[in-house]
Amino acid sequence: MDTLHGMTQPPRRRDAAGTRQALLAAARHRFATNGYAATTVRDIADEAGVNVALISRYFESKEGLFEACLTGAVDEIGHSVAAGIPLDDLPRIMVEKMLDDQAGKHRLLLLLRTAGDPAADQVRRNVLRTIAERLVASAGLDAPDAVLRAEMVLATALGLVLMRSTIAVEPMASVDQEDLVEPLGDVITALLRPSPRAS
Amino acid sequence: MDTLHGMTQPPRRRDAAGTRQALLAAARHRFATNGYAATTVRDIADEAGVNVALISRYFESKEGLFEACLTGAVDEIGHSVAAGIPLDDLPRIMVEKMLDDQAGKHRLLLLLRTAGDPAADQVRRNVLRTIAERLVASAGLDAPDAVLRAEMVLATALGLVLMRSTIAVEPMASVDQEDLVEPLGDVITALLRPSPRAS
DNA sequence: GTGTGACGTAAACAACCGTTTACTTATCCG
DNA sequence: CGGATAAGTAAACGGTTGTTTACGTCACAC
Repeated sequence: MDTLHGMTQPPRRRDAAGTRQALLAAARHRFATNGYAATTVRDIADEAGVNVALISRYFESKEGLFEACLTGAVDEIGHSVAAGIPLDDLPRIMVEKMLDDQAGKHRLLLLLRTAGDPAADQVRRNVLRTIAERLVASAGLDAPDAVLRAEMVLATALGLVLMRSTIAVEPMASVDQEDLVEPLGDVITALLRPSPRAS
Repeated sequence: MDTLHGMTQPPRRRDAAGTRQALLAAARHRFATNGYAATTVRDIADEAGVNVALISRYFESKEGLFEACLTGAVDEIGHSVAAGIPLDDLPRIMVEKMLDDQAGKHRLLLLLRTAGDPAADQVRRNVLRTIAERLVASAGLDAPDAVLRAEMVLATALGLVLMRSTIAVEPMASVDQEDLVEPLGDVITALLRPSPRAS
């Protein structure tokens, strides 16, 4: 990645696939951090170090570029969240996937960004529903509200990323990610442990 | 299409305070549901049934109108979330405040909308921090990570509103709000109960 | 070498943005 | 009344948006 931000670069070789990836990376970053409407195609092109017209050429439109970002993120999320993870390992894995690198954070944030496209909204709903059902399977639950509870785990994760990055409220934003594992584990246990609620 | 929401009304009297409120209501609705950048001043003016120029007159600018919406929401949140609420009553109160009426939902969503204004971001951080500290006081906690855990409760609440309204993932979106009380109570208990974690 | 097609760019495009100006009209006090 | 002032509006402003067009220029087969 020789052409990121304002860094001066060797005169740029011609490589369609490469610039396509550069545009995708820049768009993921901008869309995730600033949202769809607040991001201009010139912002993305500048960050990728290429001309604006290439967005229309490679992705047809700004909305096409956004959809490419979203489906890419959805694929990566789908691959990294496998079924059959032991419940005890879940909190640490979630914290690592969501907060370890920038990419994981941006993937999650992209799920919250909307471009007004109904198709994109459906993609969003599907991936969250699918992940929730995998969590239910991993926990071995069969209660009628199991999926609802799994989605509440995801709600906690989404809110966590938001408060840590976008909103940046203290102490949540600056605390070591290790300190998030235990409380998140408590939440997961409370929501997904097979029979925690007596009557 | 005389005034609010298209509802026909008496031909609109001249009332500065009234139109100011109409603009505020329309702006809260649009900003909360569509975000700051995706909302145009003409959208807001049309929904309020007044002319665009009045936004600049009464609130100086689009950003001024947004700040007025945000501080208004922050005030109402601050008033409705008192300190000293019994931990057992908290989940039901939170569900009612956040999901009962549209207004509560919009107040929460406004906290997630950003206009690029640093002052607004600070307001956001302050109110979340303050609410978290009130939760700690209500729970009677003094653990070093108490505020962090309280903020995680708020993260769950924010994620819940997002998944129920903006993302609208099933079954979270369509389930009766009563069914959210018990799982939310489990989360609050797991995070805020004075001594749940042995050593 | 050379030309041919893909890659990249600069400039222009119409449409829309937030904001301002110039103007009309209702309301109220004397 | 009647005119002064506040409330509201229509239209235009410069700037920015996403997109397209027209034009260089590098790379590679021959």
